[in-house]
Amino acid sequence: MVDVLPAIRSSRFDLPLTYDAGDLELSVGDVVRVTVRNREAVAFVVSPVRDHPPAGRALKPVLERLGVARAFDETGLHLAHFVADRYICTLGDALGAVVLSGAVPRIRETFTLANARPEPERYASIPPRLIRLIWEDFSEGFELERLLRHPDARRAGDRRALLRYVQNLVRGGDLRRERRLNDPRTREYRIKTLEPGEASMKGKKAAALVAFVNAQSGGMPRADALLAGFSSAVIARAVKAGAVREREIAPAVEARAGVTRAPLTLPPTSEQEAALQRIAALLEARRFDELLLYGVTGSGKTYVYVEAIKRVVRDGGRAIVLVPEISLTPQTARRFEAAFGRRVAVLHSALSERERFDAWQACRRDEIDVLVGARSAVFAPLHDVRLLVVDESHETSYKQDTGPRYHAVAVARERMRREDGVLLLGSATPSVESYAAARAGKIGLLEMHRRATNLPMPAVRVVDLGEEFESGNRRIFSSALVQALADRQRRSEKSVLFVNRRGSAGFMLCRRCGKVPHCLRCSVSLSVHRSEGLLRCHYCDYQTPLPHLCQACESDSIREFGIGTEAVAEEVVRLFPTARVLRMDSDTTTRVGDHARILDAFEERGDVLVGTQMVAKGLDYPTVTLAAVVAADIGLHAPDFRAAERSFGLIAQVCGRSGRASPGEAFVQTYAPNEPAVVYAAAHDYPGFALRELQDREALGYPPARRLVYLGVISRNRDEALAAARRYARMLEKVERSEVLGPAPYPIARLNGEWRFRIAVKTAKPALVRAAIRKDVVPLARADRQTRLAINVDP
DNA sequence: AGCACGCCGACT
DNA sequence: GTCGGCGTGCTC
Repeated sequence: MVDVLPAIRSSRFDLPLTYDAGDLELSVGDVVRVTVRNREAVAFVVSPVRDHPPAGRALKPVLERLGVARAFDETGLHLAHFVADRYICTLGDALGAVVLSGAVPRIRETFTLANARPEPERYASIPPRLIRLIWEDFSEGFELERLLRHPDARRAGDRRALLRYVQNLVRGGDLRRERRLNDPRTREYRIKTLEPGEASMKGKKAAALVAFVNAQSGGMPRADALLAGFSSAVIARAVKAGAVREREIAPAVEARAGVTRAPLTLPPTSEQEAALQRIAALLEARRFDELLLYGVTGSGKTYVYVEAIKRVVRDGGRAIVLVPEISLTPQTARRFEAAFGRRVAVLHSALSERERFDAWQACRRDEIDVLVGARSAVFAPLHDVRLLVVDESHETSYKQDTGPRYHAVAVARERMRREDGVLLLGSATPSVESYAAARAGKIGLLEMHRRATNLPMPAVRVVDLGEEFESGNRRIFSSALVQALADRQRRSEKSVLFVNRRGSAGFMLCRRCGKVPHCLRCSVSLSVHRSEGLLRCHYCDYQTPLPHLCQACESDSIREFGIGTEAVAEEVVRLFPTARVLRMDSDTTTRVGDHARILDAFEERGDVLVGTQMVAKGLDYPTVTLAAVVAADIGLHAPDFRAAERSFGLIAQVCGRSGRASPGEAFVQTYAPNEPAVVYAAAHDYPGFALRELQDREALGYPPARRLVYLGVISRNRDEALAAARRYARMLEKVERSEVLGPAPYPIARLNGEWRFRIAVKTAKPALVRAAIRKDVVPLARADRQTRLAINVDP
């Protein structure tokens, strides 16, 4: 007898089903084939033995154990249970985060002709052209999706209708339905590598690619070239011309040895030594412990990680390093590859599903000692993990924002608790929650205040834009910043300009009637993208041409308001026509590798880099001596209790980009020069900021003083959503030591045509709130097909 | 999720 | 009458 869970992600189905295992030896995570409701389904074993069969029911047998690797191990299942419990979701949803989708075989449904073409009269409701289409163009059989994509089929009806027509043909005996498992067993796994070729090629891109490939000894994975910013088109062209050779090899002989650049080796600072000793002592104890490594930008945290991991590996243990996706650059990867060679696996976004799966398999087979990856690497099937490092642990990207809204740090903590390991959180601007825990002595605190290069932090100048405006300067840059930029131009030094908004501007506003163009489906203003001549919604990507007349009053006095990366870049070019300006935001970095490519271009031949959040991260170029926050106010006033913390972090990070190798300078332009986030960031005083922010949070009952749960109710129908939200709010009011706020509209009240209301619960008893939601709210919400629930625990 | 079931209104 | 729209309930 086994309990299995159908391999579907559903928030409405959460029932482990019991089957008769027969003679099969099954263990947790095995993938099996079963029949559910007379249909075949793929399912995961979640509990291999069960003493008592469910009452009054004959068990169906497990049909087969599929010959694929286990989808998860005991650790993975434990963490899935943890996620389901803590974040209030179904086990299926939680497993969706744990299991790699490439590891699960899918059932494919195909239809084949069973008879000669039927007379159209037999199926009065089916358009005759559809029958003709199937028997002529799809006579060799088809998958439903393929039929649905055919334009003629689309003309015959929408998805629902077509589904019904096909079903009718099956019932009438004219089509045969077959369910087949696409079995990964039949595919042999090979990876593509690139090697230097003989032919030469003209063209800048191609030359760069050839140089990149030549720099590696032996072959290099093709994925590495993609990650470095070479498009598959460039690679294909170079292969065709013979400038590089492409080979397919089995992963066991994958060439990983090629390390291009030896990492910077400085003697460790006394602070680094001290941190390492503390970590070593905790590792020695072999029990759960948590440490915050607070080290200013440039203090050499990565060195500490690498040395601590070396120690773990030497003692026979393993380690996981979580990094924000954005900083998973080839440089990061190289740093660890240089230290651990083939025993390290790096899970980055350029890997295919299959390559990811292979890395997991390598973990499972104990071929890997160190795994470096983004958020989901915390679930990897690595054994005996004694150290789990979370780099830039304050990053919001560790919190998954869809599906099960888990926080990778919370999962990492649970994992280390279970495995008696050490959790090491590193940051230059820790979350105030973890800093508070460290100050209170609940977790250890390691501090590194000096940069590894021993250079001072850059002098930060706060520019009051209000004053600037008074004195008649209405341009984007203050005169002081223009002066500083001019200095860099003269000295051929590099500058980084941070703007918290992409596109060319904020929004458009009619100066006559005050009308601002809004997205039709989301309650946000549309953003101006001048170079494309478009207004775009930054949430659903709705696009419309830039208007010349106001839609409301038809006057021509509509103008752009606010600034974005595009406008800032244009202004730099206007001021310094010879400056080589690069722009980096989600408009310019759409493909994998764009990020790294722009950074490389900036390092080689750029003067000014203009960008959004991305420029604040993963950028470590010694030649930058000027960093500026162009408008600190955007974000400072966001309707979110973490707005100040985020602003502080961004300002501090931007300033930290400057003066890594030679003394630098930083600017913060703002209308609010007295905001604590600005004042403390300019003074490089994180502890001062954190203590003040903690007082504010304490006063208002925000984390860490109290815990927070958001309960969102979403529906196409505004009244339904609001009514349901009110019902749920009343239910939660009964929970002791908790305060229910709302329902109130989300900061973005309407998204993709759906209305969204939110209840916020501040609580001293999060377990009681979770229990109440699970017991009272979730069953109601599951029954209600009109509305959707979006639960966010510890947002 | 995905599907059968069953109830109700609109057409051959 | 039957077809197909949609709400409801269930899956070992």
